[in-house]
Order: sequence, then C-alpha cells, then structure tokens
Amino acid sequence: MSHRCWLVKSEPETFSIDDLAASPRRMTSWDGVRNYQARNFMRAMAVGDRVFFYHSNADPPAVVGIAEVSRTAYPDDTQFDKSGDHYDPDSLPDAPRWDMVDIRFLEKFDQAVSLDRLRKEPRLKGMTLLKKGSRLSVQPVTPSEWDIIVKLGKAHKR
DNA sequence: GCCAACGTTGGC
DNA sequence: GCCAACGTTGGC
Repeated sequence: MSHRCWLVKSEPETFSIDDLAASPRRMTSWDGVRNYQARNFMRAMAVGDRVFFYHSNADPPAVVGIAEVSRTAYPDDTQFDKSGDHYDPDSLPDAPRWDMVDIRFLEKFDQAVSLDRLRKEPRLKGMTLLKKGSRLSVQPVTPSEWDIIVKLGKAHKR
C-alpha cells in the first residue's frame, strides 16, 4: 500500500525545518491548526504518509524538505490552554474541536524549491498551493506533484 | 439565510 | 508595512 502525500506550512521564524530536525527524536506535534479544512486533512493522515515542509512568510517562500506522519490525529492540547495563543474557549474537553498529528523529520532538500520555481513548472499548475488566495496550512499533494517537486529539490550534478 | 464586519494568512 | 483573499462571527 502506498502512502498519501501532504504539505504543511510553517513560518521559519516560528518553527523551521531545522527546528524540526533538531527536535527530540526529530519529531514534533503539529499543533495550533485552527481551520476546519486543514484539520480534516490532518484527520485523513495515516502513519507513514509523506509531508512536504513549506516555509511561508519566508525569503523566499519554499518547499524545504520532507517529513512523515508518525502519529495520526489526536486532540490538540493547546486548545485548552487559557494562557496560550491557541486557546479556544468554545472547545470542550469531552468534545475537542481541534486535532494535531505528529510528524518526523526525514530530509532537507539539497536546494529549497521556491514558490517562484513551482510556478514555473507547467505540470504543477493545478497544485493547491499555487491557487490564487490559497491559505490552507495543511493540504494534499498528488503523487505526480510529489515526484516533480522531489526531483526539483535534488542537487543538479553535471 | 444573508451579508457586513472583522481577524488572519501570506506574498510582495 | 501593505493589502488581497479568505474564513468566521453575529446582527437582522
């Protein structure tokens, strides 16, 4: 059975792919997602699914590497933390509204694949990330999109 | 159910 | 820092 592919966004100043690689066991819980569509995509993730790590609000914005899902969706504890930024007063402990998954670092690309570069690739034209106004922080990636981007991330030898 | 107001995202 | 696009909220 093959795994599905995803993309998650993070601002590198907040949490970069290097932060992920430097985390204990190279893992982190992907908390703080507060968008229903993004949450539903996380709920559809399976252990072993591949995940592109995208740096948003970066210079340049870019896909910078690969992680994998190491734990399927479970309640995001930050929704109950009154002192935290992600507190949701409307979420009840016996019916949590927001979930998170765990992801583990797999690799950093030899070369980041910038948003600009992605836009230049005709075969990526339909990609969710490239759609006008798309702000989804967790989104699916098709297998063909995956392969194209992985190739772009490998260093060119000549 | 409509839609204006508001807050957020994220490229530039 | 600006602002377009989007999602959510709440009055009606």
